[in-house]
Amino acid sequence: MDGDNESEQPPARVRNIVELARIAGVSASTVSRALAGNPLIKANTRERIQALAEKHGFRLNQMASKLRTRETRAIGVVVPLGHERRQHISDPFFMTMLGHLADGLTESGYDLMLSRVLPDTPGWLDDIVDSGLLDGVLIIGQSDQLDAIEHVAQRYRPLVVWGQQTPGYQQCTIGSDNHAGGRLAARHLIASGRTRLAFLGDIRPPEIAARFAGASTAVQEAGLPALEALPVHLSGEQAQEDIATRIRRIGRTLDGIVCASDVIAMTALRALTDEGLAVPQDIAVTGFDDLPIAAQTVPRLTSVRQDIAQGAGLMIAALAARLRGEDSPSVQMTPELVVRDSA
Amino acid sequence: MDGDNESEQPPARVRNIVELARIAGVSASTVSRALAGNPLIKANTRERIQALAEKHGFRLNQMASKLRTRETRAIGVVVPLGHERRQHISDPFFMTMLGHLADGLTESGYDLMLSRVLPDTPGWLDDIVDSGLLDGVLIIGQSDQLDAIEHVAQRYRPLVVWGQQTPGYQQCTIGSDNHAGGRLAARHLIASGRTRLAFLGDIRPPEIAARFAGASTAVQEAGLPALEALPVHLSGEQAQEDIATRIRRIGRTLDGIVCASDVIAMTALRALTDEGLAVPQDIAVTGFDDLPIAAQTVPRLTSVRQDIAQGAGLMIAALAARLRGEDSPSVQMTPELVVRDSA
DNA sequence: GCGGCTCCCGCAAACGTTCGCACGACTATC
DNA sequence: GATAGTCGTGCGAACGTTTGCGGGAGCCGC
Repeated sequence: MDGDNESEQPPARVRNIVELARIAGVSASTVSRALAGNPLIKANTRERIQALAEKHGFRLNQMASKLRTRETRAIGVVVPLGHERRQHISDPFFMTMLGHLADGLTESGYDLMLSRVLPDTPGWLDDIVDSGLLDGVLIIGQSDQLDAIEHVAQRYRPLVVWGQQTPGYQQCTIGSDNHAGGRLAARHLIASGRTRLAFLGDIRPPEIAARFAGASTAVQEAGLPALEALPVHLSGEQAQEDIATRIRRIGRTLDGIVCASDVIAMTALRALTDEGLAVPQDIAVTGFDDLPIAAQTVPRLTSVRQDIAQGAGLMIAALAARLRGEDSPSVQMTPELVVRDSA
Repeated sequence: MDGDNESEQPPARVRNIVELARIAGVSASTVSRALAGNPLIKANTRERIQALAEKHGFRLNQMASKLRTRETRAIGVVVPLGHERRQHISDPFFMTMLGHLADGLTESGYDLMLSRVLPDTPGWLDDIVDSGLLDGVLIIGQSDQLDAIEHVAQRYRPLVVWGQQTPGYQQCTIGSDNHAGGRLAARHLIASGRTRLAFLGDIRPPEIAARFAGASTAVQEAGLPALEALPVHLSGEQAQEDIATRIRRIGRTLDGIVCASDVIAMTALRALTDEGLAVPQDIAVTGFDDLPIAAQTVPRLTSVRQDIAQGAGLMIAALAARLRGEDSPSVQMTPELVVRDSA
């Protein structure tokens, strides 16, 4: 460790267990057990071998180890980009979720394998779950792949999905009650006297569809004309363009916008300002997600809060249960409206 | 595929190549070659076996395959959280970078293994590169681990780092010219008549240190009093608190702030507004990174642009070269000041 | 001095692939 | 009809671990 020249010329790196066994004058099995801390091996040989491994910079080949034990200790996190043909994972919500999942999985001693996948081949999810590389899979967002996911979920247990729970589907889904969230947002706008509302966002993903449905319900309950959905891309430069165009075209005919996400809301805020419309005086805007940036915008965004950290925790817990062979039910988290300045 | 009851009762799933070989009435080697599309196998047996595999839902076990071929086709992406003890990857910059890396790696047919690591054990990086799971490693941000990284880089070639190139260090570093960027920002403030400047951000990571140094240079060149660095956390709720406190305490004594990142700048914007200070009239603010949100804030953020997509591309290209055994030099990208409304 | 016990350790068979080599069958050549 | 050449397939040894089982060495008690 602190020798003078033994650290100058480090000993040849050892590549496998048998080499180290030869050096230690024992068998490969003994080395394997020693490194695993197996108490079958006498304490001092064990330490001697561990020291030797350290000295030669030896580390077990995980690939071989995992093959042998049939346990990979790795979880796949997949983001299907079905409805978003832009080849990019950019939505801050997904990214934040990913961050939390990374935290939680690392803590539980799992590696995280990230798959951004354009689901155009039929067996895309089978390719992932049957790769032999993963103990389980987490899917962030159902995109337009509800059925494809369901098909695999029928036979592959350690699969947990972030998204919208849908009647008739068995997949273990963790997510907010998007319908309630959408309703919450719209009711808030209506309660403050807004009557000419619109919904901004692509309603193809089930999560968003539910938000839209919730908002529509509120609008209907208030006896207002049916809510219109204005599809825009979820993110990217394209989205900015879309949103700006929408706002320019019909912004002045509205007095309230329910946005499908905070990112869309932020962009809308910007576009409205450019158009000379004051928020919330001329038009009120609500977001969805309550990302940290929602509190930083000017004006601050009123948003439907999804507790991402909790969501990530629930996903990991559900997956852990399934890995233990237990069954874990879907969970719908109750969203909460955070009222700030934009509505 | 479209048969009536053959899809009702799907054939038993085949778990390995020898089972499929028995069904096909051939040897395991033939199956292996057939699935690999090896032309050595007669065309119609090849197709017959492929069809059989499809029918039984068989997929090669990647773990075994990778062990045998000693090629993993997986790249590790690691985010060291040395200076940020908050156990979370939240910085949008990192996240965006990660998204682009995911895109690029997927395109090149590589899997991405994400490691968020708290580097408190000495061999943390060795554990990763010697795991036998990865063909190469990308590090996003040097944190306070410059030396640890360097030590591994000396012996492990397929390693590319996003960060600040530092004299005397051999690691292949891709990054912006942070010094130039910091200088650019400060000069812009000075050119618009600002004289009482400060730098907002934790200057321990080398990237940030260079930005600070660049800004200091500009300040010095203008003959102004030495620039002070106000350390704050990079992100999270802690950061908001930090920044608000800083602003409250000394905001009124300043007329320009060079921020270490856009996120910090956004939060500063918010805090300044709360304090009743007008941006840019009372005080000018510059960001760094030019994330998409920089264009969405009110007022729009003047920021030093880093082309993240290009950066990700360069990292992947450099890694690819190293995987081919070629040598790839470090690259410093020239940053560009994007002037908007905040300064 | 012999049986039985405990304590360590080694042997060898897996895990599921890939690939060099050898080998059988079949056509073409003289 | 024997020989060379081609084509397609099978045999078996790797890749680097883990682990059930068996067995040798040492100790104890009778």
